[in-house]
Amino acid sequence: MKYDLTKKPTRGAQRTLAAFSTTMFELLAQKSFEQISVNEICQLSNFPRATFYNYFDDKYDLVNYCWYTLTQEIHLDDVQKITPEQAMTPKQALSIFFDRVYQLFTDHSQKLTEILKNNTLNGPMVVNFTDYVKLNMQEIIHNCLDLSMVPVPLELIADHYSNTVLLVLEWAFLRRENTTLADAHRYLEYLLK
Amino acid sequence: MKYDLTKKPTRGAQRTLAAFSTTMFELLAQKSFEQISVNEICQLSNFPRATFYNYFDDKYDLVNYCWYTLTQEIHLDDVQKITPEQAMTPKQALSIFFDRVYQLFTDHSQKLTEILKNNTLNGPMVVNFTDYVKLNMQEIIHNCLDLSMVPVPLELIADHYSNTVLLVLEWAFLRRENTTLADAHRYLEYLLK
DNA sequence: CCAATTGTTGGACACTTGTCAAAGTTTAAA
DNA sequence: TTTAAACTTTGACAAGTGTCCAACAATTGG
Repeated sequence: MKYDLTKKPTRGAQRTLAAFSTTMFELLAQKSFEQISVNEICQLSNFPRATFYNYFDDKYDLVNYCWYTLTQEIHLDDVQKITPEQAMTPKQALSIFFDRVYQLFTDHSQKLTEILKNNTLNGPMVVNFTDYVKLNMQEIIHNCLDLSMVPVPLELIADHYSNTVLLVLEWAFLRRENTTLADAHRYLEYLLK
Repeated sequence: MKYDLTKKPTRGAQRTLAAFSTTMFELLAQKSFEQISVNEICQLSNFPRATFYNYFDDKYDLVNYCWYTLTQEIHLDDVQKITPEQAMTPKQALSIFFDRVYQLFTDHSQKLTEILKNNTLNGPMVVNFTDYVKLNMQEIIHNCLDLSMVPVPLELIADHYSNTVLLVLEWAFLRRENTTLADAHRYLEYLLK
């Protein structure tokens, strides 16, 4: 990402960022990510290509920013803050985390299902999103897993747990539309052992 | 893939396929997959671009073929054939499968470590490889999992198991070079519950 | 309200990608 | 060894990518 998201953006920058990301969402509802070109995004957004490249490295970077704006809605940091005092097990913490993301998906379900009509989940489009979610989960796990008594490296477990949560999310929300939250929790319970 | 791998290739086709795939392996040892262009592959292979596109859709397709040639060495089909008679548990079958892939990695360790100097595992380069391995595992799991007594969809379990095997493989072989096979088996045992 | 800073624009650049058709070459089977 | 079928080559094509720069506009602090 060329643009620094830590500093607060000017009005113009906000307009530009918003324009590009809403155009991306519109295009994703129409065609696959691979078929979308930077030229097209710029035409529809009424910005020149040079401006696009002022903000983003490429279209992957933009879609990544799109997921970022979505995930800003769920406050993942909270899960970690609660942890130390209440001495949660990883399973409990991940369950809270799971519910947050599940809620996010529910809130944006029509947008997301439109996107999924034209896009598979395997492509590079969602890689950054899953990486982002995974990173958050791994921090949570590190914070509440007691490192004793486990015959397996901590990071390996963190990877395994976060893979599992992501799998159930994908399954429950994107591959089986009629999976209830209760079902999803049962699956998670079973798979996390 | 443009070229039909089921029919037996002509001498010329074999030469061409081999030239492109060895060039790809050479280039992967020098730079990252993203930095490699089809032009470059063709120059080093002494073939025109049009020939490349006679055989492959793009460079992803070629690297996919490269993994395919490697995996031809381990006979994954065997694992499945043994199954019905001996009534294996998924864990046992996956353990055999794991050993085969582990062996494959050991056989090609210097080639693979060279590639990993320049390439991360997260990129789209290995996605096709992992998908391929995953597909094989899912067949194995379907063949030897008794569908009763499990409160979770079969495909979900298949996904979860194959994710786990891949994670331990990646961990044991590519992220911790000094993990023994015994360690790896212990991790697998623990994570598969 | 006016300058100084900061951001935006348009066009040009060298480069890559994937496709095509016509000409040329190799192959396998008779 | 010949020949029809199959494959490879060539060069050109339209389109996309990411970078750069000089001209231009917008913002905000003084």
